[in-house]
Amino acid sequence: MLANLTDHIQKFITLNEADIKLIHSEVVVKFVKKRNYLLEPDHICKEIYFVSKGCLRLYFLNKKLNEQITQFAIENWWMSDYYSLESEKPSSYYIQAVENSEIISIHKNNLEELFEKIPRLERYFRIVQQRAFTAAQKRIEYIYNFSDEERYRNFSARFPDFIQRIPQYMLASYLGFTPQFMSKIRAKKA
Amino acid sequence: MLANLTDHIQKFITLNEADIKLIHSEVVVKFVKKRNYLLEPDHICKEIYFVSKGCLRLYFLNKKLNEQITQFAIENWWMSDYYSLESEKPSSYYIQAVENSEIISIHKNNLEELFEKIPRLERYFRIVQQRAFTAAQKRIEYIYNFSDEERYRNFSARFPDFIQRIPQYMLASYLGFTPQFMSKIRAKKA
DNA sequence: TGAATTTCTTAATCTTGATTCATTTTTCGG
DNA sequence: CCGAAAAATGAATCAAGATTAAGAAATTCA
Repeated sequence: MLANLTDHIQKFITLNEADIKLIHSEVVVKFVKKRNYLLEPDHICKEIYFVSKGCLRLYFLNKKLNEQITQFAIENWWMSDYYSLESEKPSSYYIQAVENSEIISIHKNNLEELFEKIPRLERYFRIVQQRAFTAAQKRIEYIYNFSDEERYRNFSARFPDFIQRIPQYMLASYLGFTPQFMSKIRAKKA
Repeated sequence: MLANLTDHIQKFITLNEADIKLIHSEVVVKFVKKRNYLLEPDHICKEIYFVSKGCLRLYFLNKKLNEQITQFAIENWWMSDYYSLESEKPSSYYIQAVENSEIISIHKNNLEELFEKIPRLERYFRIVQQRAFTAAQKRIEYIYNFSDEERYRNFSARFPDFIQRIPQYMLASYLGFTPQFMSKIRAKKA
């Protein structure tokens, strides 16, 4: 649903009918099946993705060839490899659907066109990026200030609904420890 | 020097003479002595800070009442507690000068005024935030993908000049380990 | 310059979470 | 609904880095 996107934008800036039409004309809706990819390593990332429904994860293969998840995106979150997008260098990430998802995709060029025609959109994305940055900082803080076990319990308490949606090993990866350790913690709790 | 700020902005957007005048009229230069604070916990953060010269650090006191540094800012970097700034809730951070510094400060209200008068500034800050977010993500990646020792060696190799500028215990704090462990690593190297 | 404070180092012990490997449980496509 | 693949669990051993407690070196500034 394209309205999900423009509704979200309108939480931050006002859009008139023409703006909305324009935005809808510059984006593409993609239905992505679980386990399918929107981005793979060695490709240049050309689009940014808005999750209208479903869930995406961003990960890379670490030295031991394990998947290391660095972000999830659920409804109303954006996901992209902004570094690859800006620099036009090949990405080293995977962006994969964790669930069957409805994704609103904006091509780099279309986004620039939108910025030209609706300069207020810069404000929307400025705020979105600012919040993303704040969230990332907060996460670094958690990593340094809490043990793995504390972070797991914290996360479970704060996002009980989200942990229902993803396999445990993905949460372990996101939180930076092994599935085995996670089992240990969970066993303890009971 | 106010020009440091407008020069930096002009790396991303073009400004005319009037814009530059206007920006200069809405900002304040602060000379902050080493160890002095721009922000302390329980205060609401009202300003964003651009480092024209010197170095700032952002930190909080963790459970064990140790200082946990989450960011540094050197020349041409911005620093603020964006969460407190946006929400108008009390901060839990310190922003402190690591060296005698020349800081260009913009009050929240003046920034909004600037956004109204120079909408293109939204673009500048959108890009700045996007890069800050990307850097934060990269940092999370490093934390999860490298051991403390590897991160230290990495950092030393990439920013040899910066580590000259700060006490070692601050780097240890930023990298998330103890000064003792850092000594151990350094001794090994020799 | 010299006393006080800050910063850095060393070493012994302890803890958290990784690794390895095997087994069990769950999920999912045909 | 069944078999294969994916996901979760369990236990034993191991390693990275924390903690504690001194003491040494370097800064600072009166």
